[in-house]
Amino acid sequence: MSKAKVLLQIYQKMFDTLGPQYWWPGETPFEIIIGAILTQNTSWSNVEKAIRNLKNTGKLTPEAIHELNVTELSQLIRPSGFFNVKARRIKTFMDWLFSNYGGSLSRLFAQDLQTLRSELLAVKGIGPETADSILLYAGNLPTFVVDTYTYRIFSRHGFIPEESSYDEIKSLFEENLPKDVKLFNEYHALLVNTGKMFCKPKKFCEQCPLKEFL
DNA sequence: ATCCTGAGGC
DNA sequence: GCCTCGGGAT
Repeated sequence: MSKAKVLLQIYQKMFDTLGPQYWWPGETPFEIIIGAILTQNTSWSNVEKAIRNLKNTGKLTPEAIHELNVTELSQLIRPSGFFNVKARRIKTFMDWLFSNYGGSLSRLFAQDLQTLRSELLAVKGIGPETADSILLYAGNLPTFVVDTYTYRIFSRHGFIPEESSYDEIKSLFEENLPKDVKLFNEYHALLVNTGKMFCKPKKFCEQCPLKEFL
């Protein structure tokens, strides 16, 4: 069977079992960008507290965060963990956004996808997963997000080698699926939820919607 | 005690 | 390739 067909079957099975995921859980593109950095190796419930702090103090705008110093910002995002590094990463991103795009997200996302992706990866603190999350969920651009769950689910099922790189896994999806923003959005969200509930470090294959693909 | 929608530095 | 960053939930 073709890779394209298997990928769509896996998608369909997860969707039928788990339903639409309504991602990203953020109200604005800017909130999604901040969330993408805050959630690095961190559970979303803790990110929500940090975002709540920013909202409550009126700091969840490009201008407001640009004016905060790193120490003030780190205290607001404290509940998300790694708050010192993340405060620096957010500030570095904001400095870059203002010097290259005048602080405008619409100008940012008007940029060509591949150009913008390599620009984002050059910003210190923005790695491949964060870059792709920003592009897909804040920018509505057709790039596939790969994460720990994607790797774990597909390597456990023997669909990809253990030593697969981020870009190799990303290519598997992008070369075998239509470049559809809505599909990429839902597919990654479903993989995350499947990973959280079933494909954990400790396996729960019996209840997993993808057990028939083992 | 383990894990959480990673990335940079060495 | 290994270490660090880290509070919060379970």
